[in-house]
Amino acid sequence: MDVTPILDSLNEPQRKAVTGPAEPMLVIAGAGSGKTRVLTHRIAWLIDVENISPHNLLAVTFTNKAAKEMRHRIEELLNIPVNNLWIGTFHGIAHRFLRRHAKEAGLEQSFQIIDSDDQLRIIKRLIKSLGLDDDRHNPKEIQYFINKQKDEGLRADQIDNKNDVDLIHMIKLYQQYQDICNQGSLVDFAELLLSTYELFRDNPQLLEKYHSTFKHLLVDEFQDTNSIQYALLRLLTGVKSTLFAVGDEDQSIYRWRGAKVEHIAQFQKDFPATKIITLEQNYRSTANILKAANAIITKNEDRIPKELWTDGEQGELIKIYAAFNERDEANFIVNRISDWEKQGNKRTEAAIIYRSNAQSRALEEALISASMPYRIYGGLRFFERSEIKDALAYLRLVSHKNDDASFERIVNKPTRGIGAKALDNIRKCAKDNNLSLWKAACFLAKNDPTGTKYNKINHFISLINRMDRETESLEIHDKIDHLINLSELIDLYQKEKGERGLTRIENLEELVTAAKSFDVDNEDEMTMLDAFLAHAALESGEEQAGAWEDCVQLMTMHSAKGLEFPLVFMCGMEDGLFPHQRNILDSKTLQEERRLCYVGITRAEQTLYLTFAEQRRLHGQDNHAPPSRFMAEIPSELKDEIRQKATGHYQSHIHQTKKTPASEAKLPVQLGQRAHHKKFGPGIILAYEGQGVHARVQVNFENVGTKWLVLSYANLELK
DNA sequence: TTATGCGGAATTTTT
DNA sequence: TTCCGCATAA
Repeated sequence: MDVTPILDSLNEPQRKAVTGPAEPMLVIAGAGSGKTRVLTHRIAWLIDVENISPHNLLAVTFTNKAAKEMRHRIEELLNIPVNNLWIGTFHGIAHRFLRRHAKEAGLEQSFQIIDSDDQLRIIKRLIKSLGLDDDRHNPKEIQYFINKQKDEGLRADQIDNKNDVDLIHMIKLYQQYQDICNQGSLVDFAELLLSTYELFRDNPQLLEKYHSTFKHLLVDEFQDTNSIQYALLRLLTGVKSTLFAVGDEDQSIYRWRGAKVEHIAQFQKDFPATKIITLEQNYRSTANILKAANAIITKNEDRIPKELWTDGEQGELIKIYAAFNERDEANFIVNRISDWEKQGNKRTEAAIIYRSNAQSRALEEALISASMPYRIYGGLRFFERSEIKDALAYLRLVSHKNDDASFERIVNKPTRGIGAKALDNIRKCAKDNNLSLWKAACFLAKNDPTGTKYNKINHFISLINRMDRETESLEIHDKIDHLINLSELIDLYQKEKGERGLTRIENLEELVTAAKSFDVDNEDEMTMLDAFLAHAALESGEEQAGAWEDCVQLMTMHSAKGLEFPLVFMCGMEDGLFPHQRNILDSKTLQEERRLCYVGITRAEQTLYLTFAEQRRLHGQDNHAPPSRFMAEIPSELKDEIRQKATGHYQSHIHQTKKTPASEAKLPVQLGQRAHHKKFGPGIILAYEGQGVHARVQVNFENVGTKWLVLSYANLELK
């Protein structure tokens, strides 16, 4: 057998991992060290060399994108399609199990999946129906609580209430929320995992069956697993199966949503025979970039030492730019990209990454005024758009009339005179009689003696029934087409002014097209319709279109994970922004910010810019923040601090920073001192803070009110 | 039922 | 600043 294509491109540790025996294996893969490569080649090796049928392999990822990419790369490697390979996201695979064994899992065969938006709506309604004010009962908090419990594998009755009133209350809400979901056969994301876990836990025979099926289980981004995911993996790994995990604790940036790096240690405890392989050779970035990344990440405690290296070039220094404000920062970046283009490079090779989405605004404005095309990652995806969700809600209600979430969503959309009073009655009736909203509505309408009170409701009921009848035998795309017309959603959006309504209608048309091309090998117990609806919920679709154009890439540091670009700008490098204010005080969260910084830096292949602004307008307020502490963690021999072009009163403060011993700096002002500003006029100094060139004063100006000014710019005339 | 205005909050995000 | 939810008015 010729194993060259599988092994040729691998280095020694990679090869060890790929060809390892059937034993538990943990691959600690630094950024850019060929993590995906190891995983795909391992699978190819198992199939091609070890003669394991794809059907006996289970590969789990976190995102659909990763799953797709992996399948693609395996097929490329083996030159054959591997359709029966179990590969998918945790949720996708859990979903598959649940459809196959809905009965054993205690679910209806045609259960529907709700996304976090639907979930939040249900919770909000629950709070309202209980007459609770959401000051003390923040729906988002309750949602977070419920998901957290589920992620920990806990049902409402399994939580220790610690005799804490608030906790008891939360648990009760959890239970009530769950009752609503069960009533309508609705399954949220966390529930997919929890139900699957319980399914296997409570059905040993079934589990046995899968134990003998899955000879090898492989997990990507292992550091991102939460408790229920890890528990599920453990459960699915039988005595004769082996778990192969790839991850990097330094790239764990999702602790805040339940991911636990601790699973890396837990893995070794649970599988004492575990082999560990560390991949440190990096194939992405220049040596300088890696040195900077290493320097930063070593500042984290409790970390297994690991150091990225390359046999490639030293590369350029990391460029640091101190901008006057966020506009200056944006312009600087746009100009650099412009230069980059002039050197014959592509815009799409340049990425601007930032800590929080709000930062994109100033960048966008600068890009627009420079007429430079750009693309923002993240944001609403296709199936998350409200008009799409409306259309799908019709589809769902027509096919699953007890789906309360969908009922609520569209009962009065477009408005058909069903107001709050009528709905309250329906909700009350539903609650009292343990009925779905649909059934309650039917019941009330039927038993309305006068026949007028529930007139509107009757209309709605006949509309849905008519939809059901008329579209019964149609294919999904025709069905959707009819539904959006019958529902008069189209008319609703036509009335919406501006471009917005037009886009919505286009999106609805796009939905019909999407349904037309929808096709799965539907081997599980699902109707085509349910398969489509599940697809819509689990794969929220592509992000914005326009990828075909050569555009600059904008994204948060989180969404940059896994990507790489020749030219990278990390902007907003200011303490408070990055690391984020909320994560500065606690060492755990600060370390996660630092890992995020490590992730950001390691996105860069050749050129890396770190930029910060002395002054930044945030939430309509001017802020001054010191440069990010992370920049100080990069050794100065790796940094090239770019000076600003002199603009009169303006000078290079970075240069000064180095010279001025910060601790010695004394402010040349006194509280209460009078001052005069060229633009703002006369005022009185109220306060001062900071040191050296970052020292700033608060001045109460007679004409323009109180402002904070950085002394080194303000050119204050002191009296 | 819809329009308007106020107050409060405003990381990060996949499924 | 901008977005949201809520209350109030039209």
